[in-house]
Formats: sequence, structure tokens, C-alpha cells
Amino acid sequence: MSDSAALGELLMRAARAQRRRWRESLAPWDLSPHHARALRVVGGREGIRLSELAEELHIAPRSATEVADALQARGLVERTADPADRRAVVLRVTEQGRSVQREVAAARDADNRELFGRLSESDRAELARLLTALGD
Amino acid sequence: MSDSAALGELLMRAARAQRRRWRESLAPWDLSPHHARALRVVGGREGIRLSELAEELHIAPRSATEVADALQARGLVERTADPADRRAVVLRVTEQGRSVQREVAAARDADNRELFGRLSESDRAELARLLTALGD
DNA sequence: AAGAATGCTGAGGCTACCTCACGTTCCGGT
DNA sequence: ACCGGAACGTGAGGTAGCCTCAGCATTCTT
Repeated sequence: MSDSAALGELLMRAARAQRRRWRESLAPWDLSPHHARALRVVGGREGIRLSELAEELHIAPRSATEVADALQARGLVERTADPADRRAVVLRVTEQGRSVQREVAAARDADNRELFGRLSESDRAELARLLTALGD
Repeated sequence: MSDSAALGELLMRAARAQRRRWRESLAPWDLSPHHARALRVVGGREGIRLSELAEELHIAPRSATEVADALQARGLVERTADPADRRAVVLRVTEQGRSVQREVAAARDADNRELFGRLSESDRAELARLLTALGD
């Protein structure tokens, strides 16, 4: 009872629902969750190397090139030369990218608020405590 | 603050950790989470049509064909004719498939037990309650 | 001043999806 | 009893998002 198997199922289901919601709220910008995350990472720094982006996203360096291509094609990000190392490429968020990032963040926040708003203030705190405990 | 955004992050992180664990505990059988799930679905019935499998897995009918191919190639599942409709294919778990399914279920159970064992009995019940509330 | 290591990317490959078209079979109306 | 439309599975071919490997430019180590 209060079986771990059932708990596993519940956790998976909740996460899937959250992910689905996020994907849907991202639709207006035609961004995948992964690209949105990448944009957030790039925007969160003053400039980031491709290799650092790869590490941050847990993908191979080669794949970071593709993510950068996609964001650049949308005009959200630009490649600039690293003055300290001419091999390296530094990614910077563009003006447009920054504004998209802000909008997306707001949408995500609103969505999370709606989802977790079903719980009371104290339940939210409790959930946070439990999930933290789970993560080591 | 300490708000819904942080909770969303925590939930995502917990689910990702769980998924990673599952993938790793599945490694001995060289099965992807998705294939393991498909095997469980097939084994859970006396025989299932490809179209039903597709619906169960939330994939297009064409993709169910591929999942069936993969499981069949591993000898875990077999295609049989549906006596009631000669257009249809009924998937059945083989002997080997059933035993793999049992082993996988046991591994999954053990893993969940280890993961959620970090929480006390009452914390587990509480977590179950909160996740259920989240799911509508 | 080499030689080894690092940073990015072209080429090419894989997996897991998808849509579309097709042959086979079933079924509901006439 | 037949026939037109619907349903079943699958071949063909496409896409997204990953990967490895090789190669070029550059930097670091000795």
C-alpha cells in the first residue's frame, strides 16, 4: 500500500501532463521545449560558447551546433567571435530573442501557476519538500 | 516566490531522474522504456490488435507496426491472425516475452522501492495524495 | 617549433515518430 | 446478392533530434 509502484506511476503521469501543458503553451512561438530551454540558457548569460551550451543541455557538442542553427534561423540568437579564442563561437541572444524569452517565461509562469494553483499554499510547500527529498 | 515556477522545476527534475533510473535498470534486457511499456501492454491482454496497441501507446497506427516489428524481432511477441477479422493482426506475448516482462516488472518495482524508500511511509502517502490532486 | 589538444562543423547514420497510398477485407444499404 | 465506402496493416518516403567521425583552424604544452 501507498505502493512505490503506484507512486512511480503518479509521478510519471504528473510530469507528462506538465510537459504536455508546456508544449502547448509554447505553440504560439513555434518552439519546442528543448529550443525554449536553449534560448533561456543563452539569454541567462552575457554570451555562451557552443561547447558550454552543449554541456548545459546535456547533448553532444555537434548537436549544440544544430540547436544554435535553429535559434539563429529564427533570429533569436547570433553567433559572435570570441575575442579570447578565435576557434570559439559565442552565442548571444538578440533583441528579438530576449523579448521572446520574456514572453515565454511569462507564459510558463502563468501555466505553472494555474497547474499548481490547485494546491493550497501549504500543500505546495509540502510538495516542494517531498520532491526535494526525492532528489537527494 | 518559492512558487509554482520552482515547483515545476522540481517536478521535472524528479521525473527526469526517475526516467533515467528506469532506462538504466532496463539496460540488461536492451529495451527502451517505450518498448518495455509496449511489452507490458501486449502481455496485459489475451491478445491485442495493432490498432489497439497504437491507441494505448498514443502513437499512429503505422508506428505500432514498427513497435511490433521490434518486439517480434526479439522474439518477445508474435503476430497471429484474428479469426474474427482477416484484415487484422493480433499480437500475443510469447513465453520468452512473458518471462522478460516479469523480470522487467520486478526490476522496476525494486527500483521504485529504492527511490521512494527514501521517504517515510507517511510521506509517501502524502506525496501520492498531492500528485493525485494535481492530476485532476 | 613541433606535436598534442581543443572548438566548431560537414558528412553521414540512427531511432522514433509521422503522412500518404495501396491491397485486402468487412459491412451497410439497396 | 451486390457494391461502394470504411477499416486494417504496411510499404514508401519524410522529418526532428540525436549521434560519431573526420577535418580545418587555432591554441596550448613542452
